[in-house]
Amino acid sequence: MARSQFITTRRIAEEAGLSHSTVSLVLNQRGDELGIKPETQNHVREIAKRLNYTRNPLASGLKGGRTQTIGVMWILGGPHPSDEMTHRIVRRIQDREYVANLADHLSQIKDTVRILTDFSRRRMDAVIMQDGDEDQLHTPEILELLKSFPAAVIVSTHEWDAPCDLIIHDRLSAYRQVADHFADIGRRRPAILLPVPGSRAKTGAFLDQARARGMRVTPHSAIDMTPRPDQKITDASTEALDREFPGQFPFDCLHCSTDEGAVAAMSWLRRRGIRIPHDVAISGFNDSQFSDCLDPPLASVARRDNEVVDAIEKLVFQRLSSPQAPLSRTHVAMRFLARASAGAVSHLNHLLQEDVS
Amino acid sequence: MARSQFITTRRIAEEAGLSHSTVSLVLNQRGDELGIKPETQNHVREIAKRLNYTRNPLASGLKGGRTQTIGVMWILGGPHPSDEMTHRIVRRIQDREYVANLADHLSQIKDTVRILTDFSRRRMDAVIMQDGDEDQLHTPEILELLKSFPAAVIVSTHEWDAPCDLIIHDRLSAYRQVADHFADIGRRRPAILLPVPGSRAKTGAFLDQARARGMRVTPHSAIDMTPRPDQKITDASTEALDREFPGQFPFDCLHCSTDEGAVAAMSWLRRRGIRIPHDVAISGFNDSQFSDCLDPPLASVARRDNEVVDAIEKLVFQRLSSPQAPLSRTHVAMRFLARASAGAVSHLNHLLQEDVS
DNA sequence: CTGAAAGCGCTTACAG
DNA sequence: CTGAAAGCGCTTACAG
Repeated sequence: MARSQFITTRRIAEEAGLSHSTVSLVLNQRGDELGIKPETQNHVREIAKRLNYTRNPLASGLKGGRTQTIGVMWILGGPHPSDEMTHRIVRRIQDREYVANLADHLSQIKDTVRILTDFSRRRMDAVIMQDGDEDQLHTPEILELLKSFPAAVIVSTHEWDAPCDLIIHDRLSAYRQVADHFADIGRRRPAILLPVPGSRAKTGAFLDQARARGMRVTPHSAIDMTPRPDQKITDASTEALDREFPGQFPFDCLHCSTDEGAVAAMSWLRRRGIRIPHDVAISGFNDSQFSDCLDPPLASVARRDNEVVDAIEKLVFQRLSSPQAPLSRTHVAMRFLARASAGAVSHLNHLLQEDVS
Repeated sequence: MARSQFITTRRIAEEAGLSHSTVSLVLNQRGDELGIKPETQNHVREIAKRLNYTRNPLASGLKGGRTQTIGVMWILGGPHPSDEMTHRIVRRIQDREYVANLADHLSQIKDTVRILTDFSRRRMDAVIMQDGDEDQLHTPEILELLKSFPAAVIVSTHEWDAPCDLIIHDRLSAYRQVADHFADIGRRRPAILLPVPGSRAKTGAFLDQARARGMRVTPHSAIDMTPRPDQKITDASTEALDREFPGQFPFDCLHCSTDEGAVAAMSWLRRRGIRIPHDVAISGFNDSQFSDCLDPPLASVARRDNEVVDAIEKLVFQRLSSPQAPLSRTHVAMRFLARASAGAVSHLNHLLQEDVS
């Protein structure tokens, strides 16, 4: 198939005996507004359907119309659930007959600006962006750029005054829930394993809550496992534990910011003859598929990504059809799932279990 | 920032005192061919750089030029390594200052045609497609569409006469390696756990090799764990084992088409007092991060996705710069990694380990 | 109620 | 060696 013979408005206009501008107007739902006869409108739509017309997004965008294109800016190369998230978003976009542009961002804020500028210039109809804990997006330049899109949705870890629709995907309350759980079952010496730089909020949420519950927090409670480039989370975690604890492991509970980190920690502890959860209670994060098949089953945190994806889809397409609607705020909180690795199973768990996706 | 004031060729032409067509020619590297004075060319390029010019992809595409856009058609929603794969591809595309369009496909061949048509009409510079075992892409319509792109790369499980560059990402030889390994350590009763419909090739590779090595293959050796929509692989695997083996588990080795399935199987066997690998040797697939932290460490298959991504990038951009070069074929074979869950560690393993990404 | 015209920002023959 | 002109397929005032 040569790339040329797609159906154009001009072609429809010929068939209908009208001008191509009338066809364009009708096809953009502006017929009623301009008082074009219903028969004429129907005739045009009928021909368009019969010839299988779809608007050329390049031409439409160039002239200021819609491009049926949505940009998704996400942190690619995070842990698996984040990978899956982008795919779910892409499929929703595709189901609506839009095309999804995926881009990695937030690794360098310079890139974010460059990509967003490019997306704007490509006249994407909407942009969906992931925001981190560090308020990287709160620059005048980015906020201004965001306004250039007919629709924009930010998925953030916390609430702020974004000039667009905002979904707050809260993870910090889950960090507090884990600390509460460890306190509830009588643990006193908490630790948390995560990439410390860039995780101030998470570390704080967990350790502050632990402290509030009377646990003994020490400077060693935050264990840094920042991976080197291309290093696996599991290897980085094992390395960190080897480095920090050549002798004794001085904690009785350990929360890890990923299930992969938790698996590595469990394996590391086991090799030292430490029993889980008897000696050390463990929790992971993200409720990975493999978590409840481990021995013991790994406690974790359910992200509720499905709810987030539902909200994204709803907000984007509502905004595209009602540009003037007031900005919206949607909250989705992640939830701790107690399992055997974290000691006694919380009585809350089966209550929560139900609405976990 | 309003969407209007991007730099145009006209703007550069004004600064340079030339016509915008001359500017366009120079910027598209056609200056030498048309004998435009080197000084003029340099002047134009200098201004373009100073004003931070980038070509409007919408306008360029509409007129038949490049759009700096690459479509990626992949099976989204597969197991994790597949998720990660798309992200790696996207990042390579982004590093080259192209934009990546991601689409799910192969679930329905109708969608594949629709998406490919849309990508063609959007005048994407290249398309990168995943192909399955079932030759779904071998229709005249799709082959014809593929030719409409300046560059196209197919990543297939097997070699065929695709009218574009082809990467053969072979998994079947790894299935045979697993069977060989089980035979080498003296196992006689093999089973394989996977979604049987649509896995004829995999099942055949494993069981035929097992048979060739004198193992006792039975009709029950292929255990079907096809997940229901939205069902997790782990749950589907557990369910399948419950359903097929209410009594005894009559095998002494089990290969699973994913690590998630293997984890579920290990957990299921353990609950029945079956020892791994003593009673049943187990292997998974994809060499997931968590695999070698399990107890016992899970044998698996390394996909060598890095090599595939390298090949994709190389082929796409070579093709874009040399449209006339002969079609290429690149082979990347996945490799079995013996670990404790699969019984005695193969002497081959540390040889293989090295070039595993 | 509908059509003729301009123009989005490029690319590409065609003139000179 | 360079410019004037046409046109990709739309959208959108503007006329009538």
